[in-house]
Amino acid sequence: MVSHKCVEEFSLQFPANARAPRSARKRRSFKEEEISENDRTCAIDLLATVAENLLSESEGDHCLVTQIHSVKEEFPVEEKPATLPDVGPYQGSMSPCGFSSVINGKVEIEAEGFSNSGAVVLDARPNGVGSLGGGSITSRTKVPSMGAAAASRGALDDVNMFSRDDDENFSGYICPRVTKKSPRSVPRVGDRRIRKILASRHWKGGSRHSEAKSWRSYYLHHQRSYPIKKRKYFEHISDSVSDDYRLRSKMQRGSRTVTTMKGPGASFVSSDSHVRLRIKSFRVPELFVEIPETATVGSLKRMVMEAVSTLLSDGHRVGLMVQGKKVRDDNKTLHQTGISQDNTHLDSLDFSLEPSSEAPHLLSSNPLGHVCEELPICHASDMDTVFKSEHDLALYPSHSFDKETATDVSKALVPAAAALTELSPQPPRHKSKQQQQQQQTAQRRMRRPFSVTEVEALVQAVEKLGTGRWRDVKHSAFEDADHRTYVDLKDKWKTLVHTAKISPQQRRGEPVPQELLNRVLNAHGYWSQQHMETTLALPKPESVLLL
DNA sequence: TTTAGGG
DNA sequence: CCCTAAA
Repeated sequence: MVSHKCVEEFSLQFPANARAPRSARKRRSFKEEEISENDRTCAIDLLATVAENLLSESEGDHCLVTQIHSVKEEFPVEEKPATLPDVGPYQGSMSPCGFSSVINGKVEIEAEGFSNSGAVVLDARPNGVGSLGGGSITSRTKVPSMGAAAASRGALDDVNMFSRDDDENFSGYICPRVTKKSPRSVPRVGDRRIRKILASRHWKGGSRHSEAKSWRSYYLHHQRSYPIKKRKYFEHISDSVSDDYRLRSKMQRGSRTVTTMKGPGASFVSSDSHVRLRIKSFRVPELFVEIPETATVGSLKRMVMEAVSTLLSDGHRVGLMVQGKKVRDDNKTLHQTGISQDNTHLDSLDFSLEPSSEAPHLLSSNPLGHVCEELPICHASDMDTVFKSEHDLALYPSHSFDKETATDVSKALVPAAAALTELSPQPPRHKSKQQQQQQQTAQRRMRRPFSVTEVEALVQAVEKLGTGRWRDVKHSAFEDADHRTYVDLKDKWKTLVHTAKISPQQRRGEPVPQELLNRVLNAHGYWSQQHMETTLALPKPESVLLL
């Protein structure tokens, strides 16, 4: 039989092509992924050691990869955080609006249902791998209970939310990711950052030899190069800490006021209950900055500022969860959502920073906290390019770098710059629906060439699953690569098949090993055949059954 | 939402 | 990568 021959050629067992019903395609359960606390701790210690080594290693390099866990700024309790102290020369010159205006602007724009001015506080822990505490951050939050859009930004009906410093451990505000079924309550913080440190090391190793290649492929390459078992551990870590920067707020009993509202033709009185939220802080995901040792401190600060600004303006939004359930309907009132002063479960209210679109978050850290398919790293050279083009500033000596990368980065950052402009508070103009749609449709995703390792993973998955189950391929091999949709995988396979058929001279981009291309061809042939047989052979047995 | 294909 | 018809 042909198929049998194919199996032999592949030297791997193709599964029976029976496709399980979708209901049967269950996800891996938590128990499968569970790792004992001991193991985890050991591994974390191990990773911490690696992280330390990394620090000492970096001294010999031309470029320092500075991991900025986050940046912490504290706002005075009594003052409105109108400005941030000491943002350096960056403020006002590099960006259309200052940092604080980014925050405020962002918040005000989102004031539709939830105002949160000045509550974005970043928490800085440069290298403290183990320290989880000290997260007490003072912030002031306004949460109008209802009709926030109508409430002016002043402080009409807003309830001033304030928090006090206390000694609560920061980890207490971290709740497990809920998308994976039952939420675990084991708080973990350090492992995620350690993972990233590890990752940065790998990335660095790659860049040393080839500056021209994009860091994306490097990280992926190295990460995927781990043996399966270790990789699984990575995945587990990523699962458990994916919402590192999720925060939990506690609601306190608020004052009850009676408001008279007048409508056209009708008036009514509603008892307008207020709820009080106390938001400890927003943790901003980690940022990575690569900068030459010869760069000035000021330029470093500027890059950090840019990274933070971009993070906050490139499409992140505030997510809300009530008792583990995501609240998606922004039009619901708090009361309808269950956020009322009478609610007895007010402690299970979670906010999170999450990406609101496919907008590239180049300078930000992985917002979903999945396995870092990519580690956004802020290259000095890239920044240079952007600033040159956007602001005609030449603060850095020119760097030579991969043309394609530079282009992509520019493309990626320009929208961010535009976003900054939009957040500028002076003219409170609103985007028309047309403008919004234009922006949405005009958004083209950043180009992300598949690395060899990704191709390898894709080939392997297709060999196993076939060419018609891209959703399964995605989930089996690219579960954590959020930027790879199943359509992307399908498209890549298409081009791979094409690539395999043309002569090596005609191929472009990072060369795919011939061995892989052969497998592509083989698998393509096998599954094509399989398709033919199933489409032709299926009707027969059925007709037999009917007879 | 997922597949399948053309653009 | 995007867009979309079709399932």
